[in-house]
Amino acid sequence: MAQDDNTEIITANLAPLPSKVGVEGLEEKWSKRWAAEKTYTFAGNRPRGEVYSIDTPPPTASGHLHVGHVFSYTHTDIIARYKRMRGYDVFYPMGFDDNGLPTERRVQNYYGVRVDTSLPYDPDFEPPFHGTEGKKIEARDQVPCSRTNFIELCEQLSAEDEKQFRNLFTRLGLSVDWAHSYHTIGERERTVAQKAFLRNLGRGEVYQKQAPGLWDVTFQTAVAQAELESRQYPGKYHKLAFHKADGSGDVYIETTRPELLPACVAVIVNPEDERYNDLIGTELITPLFGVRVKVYGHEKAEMDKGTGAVMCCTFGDTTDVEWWRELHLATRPIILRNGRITEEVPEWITTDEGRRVFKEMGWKTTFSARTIVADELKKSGELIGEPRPTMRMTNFYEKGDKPLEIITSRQWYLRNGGTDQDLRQQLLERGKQLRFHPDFMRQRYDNWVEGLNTDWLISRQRFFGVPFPLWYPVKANGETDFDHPITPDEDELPIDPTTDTPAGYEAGQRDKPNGFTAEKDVMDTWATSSLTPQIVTHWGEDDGLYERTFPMDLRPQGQDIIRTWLFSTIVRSHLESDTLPWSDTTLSGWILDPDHKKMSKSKGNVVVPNEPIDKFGADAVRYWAASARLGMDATYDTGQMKIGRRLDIKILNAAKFVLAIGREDENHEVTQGAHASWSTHNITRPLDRAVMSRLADVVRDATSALDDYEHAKALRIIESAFWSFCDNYLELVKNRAYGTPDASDADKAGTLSARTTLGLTMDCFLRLLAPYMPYATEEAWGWMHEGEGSVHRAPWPKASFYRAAALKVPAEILDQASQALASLRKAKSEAKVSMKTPILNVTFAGIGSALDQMREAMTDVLEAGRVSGEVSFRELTLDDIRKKLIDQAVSNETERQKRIAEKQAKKAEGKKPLSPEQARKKAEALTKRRLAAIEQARKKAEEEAEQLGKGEGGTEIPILAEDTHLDENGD
RNA sequence: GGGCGAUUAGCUCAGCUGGUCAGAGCGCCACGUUUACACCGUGGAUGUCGGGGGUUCGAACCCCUCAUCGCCCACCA
Repeated sequence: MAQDDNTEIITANLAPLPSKVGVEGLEEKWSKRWAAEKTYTFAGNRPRGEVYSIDTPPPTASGHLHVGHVFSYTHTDIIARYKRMRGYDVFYPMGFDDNGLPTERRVQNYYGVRVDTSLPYDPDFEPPFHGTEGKKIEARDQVPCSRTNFIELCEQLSAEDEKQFRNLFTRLGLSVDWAHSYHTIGERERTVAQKAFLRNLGRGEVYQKQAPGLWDVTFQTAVAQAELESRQYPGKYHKLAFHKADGSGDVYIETTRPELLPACVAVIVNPEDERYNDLIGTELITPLFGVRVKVYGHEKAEMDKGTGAVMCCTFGDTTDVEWWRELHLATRPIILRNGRITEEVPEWITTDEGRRVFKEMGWKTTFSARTIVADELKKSGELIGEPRPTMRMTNFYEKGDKPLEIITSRQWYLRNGGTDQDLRQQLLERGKQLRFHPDFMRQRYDNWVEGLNTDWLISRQRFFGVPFPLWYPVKANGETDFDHPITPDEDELPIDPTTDTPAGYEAGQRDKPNGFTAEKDVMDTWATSSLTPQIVTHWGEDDGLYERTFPMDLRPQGQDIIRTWLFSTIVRSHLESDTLPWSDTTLSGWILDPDHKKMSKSKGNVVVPNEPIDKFGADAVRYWAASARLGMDATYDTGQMKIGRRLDIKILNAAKFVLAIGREDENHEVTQGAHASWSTHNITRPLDRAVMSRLADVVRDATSALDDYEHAKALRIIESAFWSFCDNYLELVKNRAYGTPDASDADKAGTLSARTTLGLTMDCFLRLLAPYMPYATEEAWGWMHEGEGSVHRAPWPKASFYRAAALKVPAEILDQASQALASLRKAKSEAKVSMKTPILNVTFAGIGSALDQMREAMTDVLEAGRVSGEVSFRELTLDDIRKKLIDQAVSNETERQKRIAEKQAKKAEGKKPLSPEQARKKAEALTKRRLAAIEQARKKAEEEAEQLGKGEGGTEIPILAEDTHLDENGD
């Protein structure tokens, strides 16, 4: 099976063939075999240059299986298999993401537990339930446990979830090396995340800051810019009267959030706005609450929005934060972390009426408070008109369902160029170095980096996740000293500061004056996920893996997480290693349902991937996935899967046929076991050499496409060549390949040439198709190369091998012979007779060069077409061709114009009729245009004929079978 | 509002740097059981290449413009 540069022989070890082929059972049979034989195991003993390493996207362990998984993972697997056959030691691990909110909730509900960071680790902890899935356990019924215990439960549960994914991926035929799996909450992974953080801290790349930031009131955590999602949200414009402090009248402002009125700290107008600019510097009194606020000028106040005057509250939106910061305004927060209004009346509200209204609002949600304020304003007459409904875009946490609030808190940030131009430029430069497939996805990266306006907020006020490896000293007065965090040594990692004690302290000093206290926050899940290259390649371990695999070669991922996963991974790698984490990234598109809606869980139109695999087989589903280019949305199309299944069956049948020839006894029973030795020296017939020539082209083109990550293009090239091989070449050489017992030496050589070509070609197609259809190709490969190992470890074909075997015979001989055969078939099809019907005589008409090429394969053509009688040739002259081309062009164009006219006439029906004069003019114009079009077609045809006369493009005039006389009784 | 993709046969999609670029498969119609394959074969019909301008000897392809669909970013008074 070897195919080295110098080889001219491919040997085969033939196995018994089944009497009937089938695709059923192949997945079970081969996935087991591959696992047992470690077909996809990463050897790990070769230098970096001979390794191809893939940073696999970890699916969410608690998530649901989705055909989208099948789709994008197949794309990656095709590349992995291709690279493996190209001789690389492929490092293709699998990861599972069991970090983050979805898992946190799942573990809570499954085991009936919740994290309490004040509890110590309990090695004997038993959760109250095992598997209460479906039932929601109320928070008060959840048993508290330490974070470490919670993580242990999570690891147990994830192991269950992972099984489902592993089953699916195994069935699908992903050539993953399961020995290199990871999960993001695991011990090694926590270690990497904490170590990378400590390194960042040491280099000043992370910092903490007390500042207003976006806050989700449902999950009660800060969220990062990358996790925002703007959505339409209904609101109402309320027009409020602010009173001039000098009593000279009112100023109106509009707001959708009247409940923030008590938090108002200023009114802003545009300095250019002549309606208001004389107010700048004066004071206004807020309605209801009677608080004096100053009027400021700022260009961010838009004159055409609302009334042009806007109230600034701490904080209603990010513009408020900007004004607050730039204009040094007072801070009057009234919204709590849970989204409710503060219970106590703030000291800046001093009027009795204001204090009364605020008491009404206290401890209410913003939504209820809004109604209360609006009602009070109406009563006081300070609400002008009725509130007007509006839809506006509002920021949400992508997993949340309430608008984000802005809350001031202490958070950790990682520098990502959001506040630092130098770093931003470096990261943009990294983007330029990365090869995006498809390339246009690069723009999403650039857009995102250019649009960053804050550093990456990496702390989350959740309980589950990778803890920050930090403690803080507690001062003698009981205050926490956030400015001097205590860090562990790297070799102590992973730690949980809520249960572990820092060096130099006793456990009993926790939360005591002169003692220490834990950083209770956890890191953003992306803070771990951004380190998947470091995690899988064993960064910082001395087993040699890192040196062989990092920087990695490929990051496949979804286009929706360019701003998160792709970008954050580049940030970490840039900071830690001053390199890109990988050289290439492939972005897959979405799956659309048959109605062209994006498939998503929320829409309920998701297809469970096991169904199509059951129905059509893994190869067929892979075929559907492989047909879609990277970055392009694909329609869920079972029709395409049917075609995949058809290809599978064709592979098996064609292989069986090729391998059976010459091994059959008189009863057509295949003799058992045999060796074959296919030497290119035995390929002596021009037609067979032409096949080699074509094969060389196919290998060259498919290889080049795959090198460019264009798996769909390569598949088309391979597939169409394979079908053409089956439909044409196989039919052409059948007779010669069978041979006859009393054949002459020349005929025997012809038979050998055909069998050799069939064997080599089939061998080649199995290799070419192996990355796409791993099961059928492996099955057929087993018949051909029994005991010689997997096709998936076989070398990828080399164009030069087939090129050499072609001995410069042009592939066109195959085309012309195929055309001649097709012309005979056409004659029979038009006569509505069986293909077996003999042809008594025939004249082949065509241009000279084509006829000459066809003659090289004449005996094969005549045998395949069952021509038993006289054969003649008519060489088409240039004039013939010109006439033919022109006639055809004119007739085509005339027909076309006729059809168009008919269609337009149909369209015009029902519309109001034109006046006779209009109709005449229109008809004249149209006729003129049509005649011109026909004339143009004629000209074009003439030009083409001229070109033909010069000997250019001579293959395009088909060979025609004329004057065919069929022997109607002859079969 | 800014950006990116898409728009080609009834359907799913190819068409590379403008010149055999009007294509494939499915579906449809007709015919055919041929010693690999009825989960089959052979043949056939089907398009103003989203609309409108422009550049060019020549445009599905380049430019302008409009439209529709999808996605990303900005827009929170």
